[in-house]
Amino acid sequence: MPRTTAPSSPSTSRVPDKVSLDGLEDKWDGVWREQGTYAFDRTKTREQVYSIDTPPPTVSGSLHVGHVFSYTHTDVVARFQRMRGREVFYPMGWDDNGLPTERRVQNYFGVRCDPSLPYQDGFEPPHEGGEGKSIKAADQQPISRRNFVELCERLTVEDERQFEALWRHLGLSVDWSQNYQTIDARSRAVAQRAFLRNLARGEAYQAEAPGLWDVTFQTAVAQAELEAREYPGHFHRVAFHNVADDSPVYIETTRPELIPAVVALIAHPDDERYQGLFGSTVRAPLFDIEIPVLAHPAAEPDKGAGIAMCCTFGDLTDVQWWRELSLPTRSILSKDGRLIRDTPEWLTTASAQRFWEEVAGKTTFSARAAIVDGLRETGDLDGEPSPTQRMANFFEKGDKPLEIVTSRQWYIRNGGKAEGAGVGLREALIGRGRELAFHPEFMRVRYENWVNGLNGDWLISRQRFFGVPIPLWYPISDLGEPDFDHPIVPEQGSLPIDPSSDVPPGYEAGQRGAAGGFVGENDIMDTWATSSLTPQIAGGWGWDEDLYSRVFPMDMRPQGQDIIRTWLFSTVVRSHLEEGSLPWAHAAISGWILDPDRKKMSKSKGNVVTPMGLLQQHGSDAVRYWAASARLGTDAAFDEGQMKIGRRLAIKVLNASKFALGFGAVDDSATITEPLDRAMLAGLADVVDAATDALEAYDHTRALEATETFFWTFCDDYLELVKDRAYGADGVNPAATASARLALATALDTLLRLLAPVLPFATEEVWSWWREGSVHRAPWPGSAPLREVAGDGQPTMLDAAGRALAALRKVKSEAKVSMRTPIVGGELVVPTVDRPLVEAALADVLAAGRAAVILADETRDLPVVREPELGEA
RNA sequence: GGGCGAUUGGCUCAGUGGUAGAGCGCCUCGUUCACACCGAGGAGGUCACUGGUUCGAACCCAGUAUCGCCCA
Repeated sequence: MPRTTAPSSPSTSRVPDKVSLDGLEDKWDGVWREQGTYAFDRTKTREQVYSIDTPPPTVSGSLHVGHVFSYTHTDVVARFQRMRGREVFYPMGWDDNGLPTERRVQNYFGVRCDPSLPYQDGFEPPHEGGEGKSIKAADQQPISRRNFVELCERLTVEDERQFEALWRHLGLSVDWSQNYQTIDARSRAVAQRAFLRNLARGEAYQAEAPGLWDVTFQTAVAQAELEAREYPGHFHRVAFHNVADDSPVYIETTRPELIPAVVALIAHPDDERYQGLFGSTVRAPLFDIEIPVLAHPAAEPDKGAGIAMCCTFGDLTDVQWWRELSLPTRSILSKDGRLIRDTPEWLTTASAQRFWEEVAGKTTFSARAAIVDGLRETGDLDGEPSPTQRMANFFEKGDKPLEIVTSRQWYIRNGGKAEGAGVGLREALIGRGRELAFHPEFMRVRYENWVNGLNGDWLISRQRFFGVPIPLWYPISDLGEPDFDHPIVPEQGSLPIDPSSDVPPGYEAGQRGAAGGFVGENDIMDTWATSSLTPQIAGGWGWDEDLYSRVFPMDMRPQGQDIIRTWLFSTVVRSHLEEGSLPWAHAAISGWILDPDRKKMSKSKGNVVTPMGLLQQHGSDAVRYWAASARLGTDAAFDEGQMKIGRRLAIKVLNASKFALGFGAVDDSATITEPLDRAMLAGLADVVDAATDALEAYDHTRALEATETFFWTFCDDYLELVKDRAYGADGVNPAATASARLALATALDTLLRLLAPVLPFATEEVWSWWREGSVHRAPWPGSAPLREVAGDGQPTMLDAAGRALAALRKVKSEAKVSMRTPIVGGELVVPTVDRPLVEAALADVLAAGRAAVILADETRDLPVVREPELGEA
């Protein structure tokens, strides 16, 4: 119900005697809910809609002040766009797909997911509420994936309720009927459908390849989930022997247990020490493997001996050498992190095979000890191992270094490999990044750096149990071998499916696992494979095409800078592959919240200050003000002082409004005639333009600053200057009184709308005193109507009058008397350039300063009062 | 090691070529007439450092240092 009528006849009857911020959150949340203030009107067309791809918070985690911070930024944009006349699509999702939720369900209910089990109707878990303590795997009851997902949904209902309560209290203008969970049936269907379409177009493929493997979680890990960390180890100086003359070649390695998998020694092509060795053959100690000495620029001359032992597969450099130098595959690590049990075929001498027996099946740790002992005995260990710190790759949630093992995995092309459907993809994705408007702009380079640094496609299969299953089966040959090259795909209408319990088209349940039958794919998809589709999930892709056509591509993705390489990039990939477009036009990147001591806000500290506690202590408008004071992309200090300032502003809005509305009704025939009133409105018109431009450019801090500065001038100077006139004090021309009242009403109406996105509660409260409908559905103010009534008003006049008033106040402040003390004589000397401005507002200045002084001017910077005579208060 | 960002009064931050700004805090004073969750006035900074460009640099360029984040 937008109103465009000119402000008139403020009815003062609804202005309360006492104003307060307390209780406004509950009061207005209730009204907004009841009136559907933020309900999305799905009859609007794409051009009329502003759609937001809200980040789904992890429900099993707890919200901290960082969430409040960044979600407020989004809400400010949503409220601004809504007032600009766009129909805002502002959904909320909950992320309950992934390890944190899986672990929580396990501990809470004492269960674990085992997809091989059948679904049990009416299953009741062994217990409920094992919060905080973890339950041993042996004590967890195994249940089917479907039962597990049901328990997950049961557990997260309560989390979602609490999150929603917090978001409502904060005043997020979300349409709560638009929500989703990343593990719910629709999300699973969207993720599976998108995967199958990638498969059909050749963008999803499987490959047997060496990949990073977490031995604890027993799963493959994608590049985006890696974390390089320092890991303590020892350098071992080990002698290899030249087969020609038995002369030793020393290498240094932190992983002697991989000697049985050695395929080459590699040095930098420019390294003078090894020029003579390139092309020769050396023999590995203990295992008698004969290998070449090769040159490759990835070898680091200043590291260790400068010559490296290349094993398939010790680390990612080994994989690079294996590929680029076409080295043989010698894989000795199994998926549980132990050396394989069978004797590798390349160990041909009897002594090598005998020694292998000593290490077969051992963990890398004990195999290392055995091999080091062996090397010591043969004299091939030069000196003792020296401690060092090496950089190792870790799964971000794991605590053991990743190993590299070979396995069959599913990939989606993301520009990491230029082959097949991936040719030209990297360039296309960089192009998409350039189309996307990053706020702030410098965040774009993080995207480009990431895309340019990709060294493989996106690994999406995970060898875990809880998640969205890869929706495929494989035929089993008559000999009982699964045929991975010819996957069986489900029918589109049957999604979501679970291949571990559902039966593929054309088969019977009894054929599962049988020769000539089928077998379900065991793996699930990476969580990013689902969350990369949040625009599709929220928008109804595949099940509500009408909605989808009205909201996609979306307008804005708000998110953190740490997940540009994951969430942002993967969403761009999926949208590019599926729609040939960007998923959204704008990416709004929020910064971190830092402790007052400039450290990243830690979880423990974040938990001490709970978001709800903050909101209750300071008020939601105050906390929002703090958040809105920080620019996008900029880390901000957790600063309760800033919240106090926000609270002060919100209270001032209430009080100043009550005051301005209390002078009496605006006469219908009133016009704005007084120069000072026109000046104020002209200044306000400039503020409207500045705030609008800033918000259009996703710069909410600049908009807030301009509005706030004007608002305080409005309160401290303008209100003081015109209050006698607005009251209709003795001797004041009624037209001048009407002018003041109309100007006050006009300014208040405008200021409330300018402040509404940041202070939704206080502004709505004031709006309800004298206007109809919600300020949040009122149109954003324009400067044109203000300029029309401001006529020839000059914004500088209010400043000049304010400075003159300050000079009068200073006389009293320095004399240490009350501001109500009259100045009965003296001379107000203003800068010559200001004189016409002050003169035009002189009656107001003298009334506000309770001064009877003569006006004079001279060349100076600031006004001053000469020879003031103070009267009796 | 590479990339990005930051460095301005005690604190939190504005300020992209023309005489250093705001709020908080501090100091002094005032105030039952919108607001003590208040008001007025005041003190306080060689803009991290070193060079350069320019008539003129917090701002542009080069380098250094420190801090943060991301990637190696």
